[in-house]
Amino acid sequence: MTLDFGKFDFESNKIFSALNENEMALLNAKTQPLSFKKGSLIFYEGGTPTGAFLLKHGRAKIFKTGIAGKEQIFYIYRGGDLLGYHGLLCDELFEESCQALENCEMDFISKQNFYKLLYEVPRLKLLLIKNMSHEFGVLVNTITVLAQKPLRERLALHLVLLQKRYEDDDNLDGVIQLPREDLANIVGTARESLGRLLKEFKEEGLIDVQKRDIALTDMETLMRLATAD
Amino acid sequence: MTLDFGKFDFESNKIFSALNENEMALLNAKTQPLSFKKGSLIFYEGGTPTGAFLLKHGRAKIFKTGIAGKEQIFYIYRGGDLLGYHGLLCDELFEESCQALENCEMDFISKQNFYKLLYEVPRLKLLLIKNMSHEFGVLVNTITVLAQKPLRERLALHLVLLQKRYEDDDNLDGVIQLPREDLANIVGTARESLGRLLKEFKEEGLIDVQKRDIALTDMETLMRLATAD
DNA sequence: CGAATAATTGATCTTAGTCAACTGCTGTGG
DNA sequence: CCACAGCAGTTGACTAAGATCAATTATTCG
Repeated sequence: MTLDFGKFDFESNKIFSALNENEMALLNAKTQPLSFKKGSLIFYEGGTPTGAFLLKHGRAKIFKTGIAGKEQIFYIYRGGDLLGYHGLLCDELFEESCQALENCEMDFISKQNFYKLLYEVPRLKLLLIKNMSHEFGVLVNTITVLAQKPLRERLALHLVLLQKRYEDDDNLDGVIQLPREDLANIVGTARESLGRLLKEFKEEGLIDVQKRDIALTDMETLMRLATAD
Repeated sequence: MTLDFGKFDFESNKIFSALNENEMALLNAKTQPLSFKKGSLIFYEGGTPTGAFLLKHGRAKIFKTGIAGKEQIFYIYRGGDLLGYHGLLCDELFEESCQALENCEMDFISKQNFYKLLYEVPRLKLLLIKNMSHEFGVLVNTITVLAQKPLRERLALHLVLLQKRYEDDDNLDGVIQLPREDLANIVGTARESLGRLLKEFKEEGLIDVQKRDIALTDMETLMRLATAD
């Protein structure tokens, strides 16, 4: 398997970052600020989409509630990402839930305004198309990894990806700060199995663990593990 | 888990079916017929997309080659479906491979002509957006099922879905005709495990097996199994 | 400070994967 | 038309990766 690593390391959902000043002004005229406290639900599977959310600051998880309430997390959003547009654009109920992992600052765009913006900024449609067709490849990759890679390699892969998601001005090293349960639900395993494996990684000098914080100390090996055939 | 069953039972990729006569004429002026014999590759992961394929007749599998060459199959395409447009639209290499399961008749649309068509039929962009945002929900569902459902339930689910994919004029009952290995690679298991489970299903009267052909005989129970929490 | 929540640890169990041998089917060439 | 080579499918025995259960210890937060 030539695991196209680049495909994982994506900066999707920063759809609006390609807009110029004029276009941004058109966008900004249509949004209203919205705050979510850590832990609060931004939208919920089964709910009716009323608009999309532009995440300005903070992190949020997108997930689906599976068997016995166990969450399967697909992505950790951060500043710059657009959230909740899938359900909006296909006129269906939300398929996924989204919850704030930290206090979040958002700009809300109502459905009506979103479509107005698509009309005023036609190339936004192409940006969406490009983003979603890229996203397809990412999800397809996720499925293959989940179906075929053993836990150890999945964990290595996700640690590398998450580090990228956590890198920012307040966290230059990309220290991963997630409850164990969430990390388990990203990797696709049980809390206990994740814990044991984290201990192993620590003992092997691959990571450094401080309570909830995970820092990657041997990127080289982790990358090799993650992309091992 | 409220498994949104409808989400699976989708008729995605029939993107062009919404076009009217005029629009169809514009499309037809841009395509050229192409035949693929059973077993031949239509496109391959890592290859450069040169256009999209409108499948007229026959079935094809879309998959990714994983560890030790094991394929992970995502979808079985059939007549009416559009193939290979993701890589084309995000200007990346193909992330997936596509292979004819039967002799296939296609209409090929070159990249240039595809974009020309998007220009001539602007609402096609919205149709693509709608389709792909729907598809997101489907893939997200697939991931959750794969990560959380036991094999027995996954098999039941995929049998129900595949039956729909196989229903057509030549096969009113939707008898599933796939090599065991392909079926295993859809469900996400090993050939041997699949075989054993098929035998169980047969003994429980859920399915009828004739060589390679699988007919569903107890839809009720299969559905219940597939959507069991 | 103490209750509630999260993480760790150990023991055990289960599912499904792997390995290996065997059977049967298919299609090709003598 | 049959033999046989080459796949595809089946079966059984064994193994291992992870899940689950249960108990304990840390952390967090009101």
